[in-house]
Order: sequence, then C-alpha cells, then structure tokens
Amino acid sequence: MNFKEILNSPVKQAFQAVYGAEIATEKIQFQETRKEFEGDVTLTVFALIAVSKKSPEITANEIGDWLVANNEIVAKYNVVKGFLNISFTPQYWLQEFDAITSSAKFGFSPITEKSPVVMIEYPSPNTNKPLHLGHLRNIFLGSAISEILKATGNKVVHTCLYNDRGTNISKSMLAWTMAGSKDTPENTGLKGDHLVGKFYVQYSNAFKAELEQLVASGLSKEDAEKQSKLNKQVSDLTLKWENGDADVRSLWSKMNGWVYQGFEVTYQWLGIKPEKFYYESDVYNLGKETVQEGLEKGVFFRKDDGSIWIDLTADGLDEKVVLRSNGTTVYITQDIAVANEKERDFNLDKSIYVVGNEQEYHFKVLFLILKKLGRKYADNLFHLSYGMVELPSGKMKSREGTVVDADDLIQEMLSMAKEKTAEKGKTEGQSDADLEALYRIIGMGGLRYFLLKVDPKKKMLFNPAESIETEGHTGPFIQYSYARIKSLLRKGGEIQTGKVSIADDKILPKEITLILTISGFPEVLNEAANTYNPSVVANYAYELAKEFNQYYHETHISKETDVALRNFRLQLSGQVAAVIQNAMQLLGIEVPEKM
RNA sequence: GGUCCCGUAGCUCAGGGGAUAGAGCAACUGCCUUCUAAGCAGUCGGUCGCACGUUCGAUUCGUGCCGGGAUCACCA
Repeated sequence: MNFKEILNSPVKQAFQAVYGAEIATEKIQFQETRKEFEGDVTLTVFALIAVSKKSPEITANEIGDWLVANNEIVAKYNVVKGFLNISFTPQYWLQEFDAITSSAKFGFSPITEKSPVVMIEYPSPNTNKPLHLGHLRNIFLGSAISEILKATGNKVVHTCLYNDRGTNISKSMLAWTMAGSKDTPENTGLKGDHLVGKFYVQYSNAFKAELEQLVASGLSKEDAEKQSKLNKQVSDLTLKWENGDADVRSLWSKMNGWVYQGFEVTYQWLGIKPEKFYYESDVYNLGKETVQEGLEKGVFFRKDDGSIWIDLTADGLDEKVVLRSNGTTVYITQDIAVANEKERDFNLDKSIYVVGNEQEYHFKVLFLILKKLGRKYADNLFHLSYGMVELPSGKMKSREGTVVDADDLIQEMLSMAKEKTAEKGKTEGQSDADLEALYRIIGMGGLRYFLLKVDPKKKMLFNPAESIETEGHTGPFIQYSYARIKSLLRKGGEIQTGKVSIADDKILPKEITLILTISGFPEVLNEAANTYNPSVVANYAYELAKEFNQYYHETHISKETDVALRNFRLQLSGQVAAVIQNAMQLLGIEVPEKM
C-alpha cells in the first residue's frame, strides 16, 4: 500500500542489475518530494554511493533509468544533486484511488474480539469547583486519543476518578454552613458545580482576610496559618467526615451531588460519557493493605514515628511517604489502590492517565512502586502528560480568579459562531434548529481545534482573540472546506461509484497530489496512535483542506462538461470530504453540510 | 541545587540527519455577473538561543552553556 515500501525491492533490483551489488534496506531512504520539484517521492542516494562508487548525480540517473525501463509504475524521473525524484504513472494513481474509494472507512482498522483493551482516565477533577480551560485541554485530548485508539483497532474504556473528599471539599462545606445553609442550585439557579465553587472562593477569601489580620497582629505567616480558626475548622470537618459523622456525611453527599449534576451538563456539551467512575472516598482506605504487603515484601520501611516510606534514591528519585504517621493514606497510596482496582475490574492491556505535566514526578514514582511491588501490569501504565494552558496575562490561578471557566468559554464560543454565521449571511433555508446545531458545530469545533492543534506535551498559550477566529489555520476553515465540497456534490448530480474511467492524460498534477495526500492518512493515524498525539491528525486535516481549496479554485468540478471527468472529480472531492470528516471525527469535531 | 520539558518569522505554531526551513495571524496588493470569498494568489518578514563535537551533509543527533517553565510535601 505504502508507495515508499513498494519501491524498496525495485531499488534493490536496480542496484543488483546496474552495479551488481546488494544494498541494505535501511540504506534506502525515501522522503516526500519538495513542492518546488516535480515528482511524487524522492530517493536520497547519498548513502548509496559507497556501493555504486559513482557520484550522487550519476548514481541517481542510472537508477532512475533502470526504474523507468523495468518498473511499470515508474513513469519518469529527474535528478537534482543527489536527489532522485520519481513520478508514478497516472494508472498507478488511479488504481490507488480505486483502492481508497472501495474501502469502507479508509484508514480505519476494525475492533475485534482480540483487540487490546485500553483504559483511558480523564478528566478526574476535584469536586470543589467547576471545570476550567485546563480541564478542556485534558478532555479534548482524552477523547481524541480515545477515538484515535478505537480507529486503530483498540477497545477503549473511559474512566474518571473523582477526588471527592479531603481538605478542598471541606472548605466549600464550611463556607456553605457558615453562610447560613440556604443556597441550593434550585433556589439560586446556579449550576451545582458553580454554586459549590462559589463557596470555595468565599472560604479562600475569608481565610486570606483572617491570615492578614493575624499577620497584622504580629504573627509570622507560618504561625498565622497554624493559629487560623478557619483552618482548624476545616481540619475538624475533615476528621468528622473520616469518623463517619452523619451530619457531615449527609452535607458532603448533598454538595458533591450538586457538583456531579453540574459536571454532567458540561460533559454533555463536550460529548463525553465516562463508563466507570472511581471515587477517592471509596478507595482511600484500600491502599493500606498494599502498604502492609509492601512492608512484608521489604519494599517499604517504617520510620520511628510510625510513618511508612519507600526509598527510591537508587533509582534517582527521593524517599516518598506512603502512609502518614497517623495511619492515614496519602495521594500516592490511593492511586496504588485505584490501579489495582482498575486491573481487577477490566484486565487491561494498557492503562493511560491523561494528567498534566506537573504530575510527571508523581506518576514516575507510582509506576515504579507498582513495579517494585511486582505488579505485572506496571509496564502497561502510561502517563499521557500534557503542558499547561497559559493566558496572555500569565498563568491561571483559581485563587486569584484568573481562571477561564469552561462553561463560560463554551457559551462564548457559541455566541461567536452565531455572530460570524449571521455576518456571512448564508443561512437561508435553514430552520432555527438547524442553525442552533450549526452554531454548536462551529463554536465547539473551533474551540476543540484550537486546543488540539498544538503538540500536547508543549505548554500552550490561549489567546481568546485567536481562539474565536474562523479564518486561516482553524477548525471552521476545515469545516468550511467540507461544507463547500458538500455543496459541490449537491450540485454535481448523480455520481457513478466504482472504478474510474478517464484517459490517463486527463488527470491533473493537483489531483495526483490530492490522492497522494489522502493515501497518507493511514500513516498519519498510526503515528497519532503510537505517539498519543492528536495534533498530527489536526494538522493533516488542515493540510488536506488547504490543498483541496487550491484545487477547487483552479478547476471546474461540478461544471465540467466531460461526463467521465466530472464524475471522477466529484468522486475525488467526495473522498476528500470523507477523509476530512473522518479526521475531524477523531478529534471529536463535527462537520456541517452547509455553513 | 537534582530531575524532566521547551527556545524556529513581530505573534501563535508546524517540521525533525538531506535540496532554497514552512503555515496561520498581523501589515500591504490583487481576484466574487461561472461550482459557498469562513476562499484563492502575491509582497514583506529567519544567524532555527549560543558554542563545540559526530557526519559526505546538522535547524534536526551528542555535550556544555544561556534563557523560560514544571517538579523534588506526612496537599491532592
């Protein structure tokens, strides 16, 4: 299928015939032919002149001559320095196109009984405040990777771990109680997660004020924190929760319930639906058994104060506590427990954690501990680490109110889409419901594309003005290209499917380029899956759309009078649309029939 | 300080041993009485952070340095 692989053995034969010498496969290096030269693929011959014992130019020419004479798919060649630019015959490209159109969903692999089971965990938020821009990058990455893995033949299980207990939620509970316990999502009209988040902010402000007062009275910052009454109340509340205090537990359930309801609404907007939830409140005690096991195996050790540790200095890391001196578990102990639960529940081939890069150290330690405990699945764990989203004004800080709220941002994107659509004035004949759907497709598509087009591991800048742009390297640009093809197909009339029947000399260079680009889709998909990098797919879709727009501009398609030729061009356009749609689907982005 | 990540056009980002390093935005110029101008074509813009090394060939690989970020809690 891959035309580079197709040429491997002909090139070997050429060397055998021309120079009577063997060459190793890894010496045969192909690359894409640069746009300014003619050709479909380029062989770099520098590595081969040791065998040919001739200059790069002569070697390239002799190999080129042999290929044209002896290989029926090689039409012609040209040589620039040591680069042999090879052009395939039109028949080859038409056959390639036939093969592409006859496959059900080009580039996708089926999921079968034997497909590996891959778990992917995201977004795993805390339950004390609403989702923000960082969660959006997390969710878009997680869902895009899921789709990419499914498309490459994996069964995917989506999980989400809720950090639903502890200090943070206690702060929201305390503030709510102090404020008089009247507010609910129903009577305030606030989304549950926003209501709870409001009280979290209230607590933070009150705490800050209390600290300032204590510091003003002459205490050091540390002493002030120790003497803080609010701080003490939060600890008490957390302790009561741990002791199962009925009132605290019931308030806790109520407030978490509000948050889950709020998250559910956001999830629906974002199109995600975790199949399995884990709750820290369920597992936070389970880790203790594993700590015991680790002690028995000599992996962990106990310090004088009763706390339990692992020494990872031999692995270039530090000592890490796994159980506090008061016998309670820490974050990593809980994660050990969750990893065990996941494995027990699903018997996984692979388990991916989509978590920001600030937790790289944590996951390194976690995986290492599991390995030392002898867990066989430890080698199948993978931290999909992504960079932070920064704002032009700097970092987002929830305490300073500089976060971009996910729900607000979604609403902004929708109204942007509405505004731009009205501006373009192409809405006639579409119902209100159609238009609402269109705004959602454009608004959400634009946002997703904006966050996904950047390499996940890099930190990225979120510029609000750029994010709502619909021109250039954006989601709406690609969506527009798709809609325009759909319009072409509506106007072009009946298309005959099946084998293309046009004369060889009728195929245009740009059409070959398009077939070449389309035929690269499976490779793109594989690369995205192997490197867990949706930006590869995002950039590919842009490239394809851009190339089609050039073609569209310089070629008559639905207006072509030669019937067979029109049919081919419509077929090609339709195939471009299909690949754009499939690529965008992998990113979780829908494409509109009209826009 | 240790470890990890990043430095490519004014800005946001691609590329990743090979040819004259690419897009988008911004600025400027053309193209809508023919298939959707959310488009297309063009102009302007680069010491690929710096140095040394490996190589026929380095923006790409290695080492060192400089600059930016993350992390190294009995927080999660």
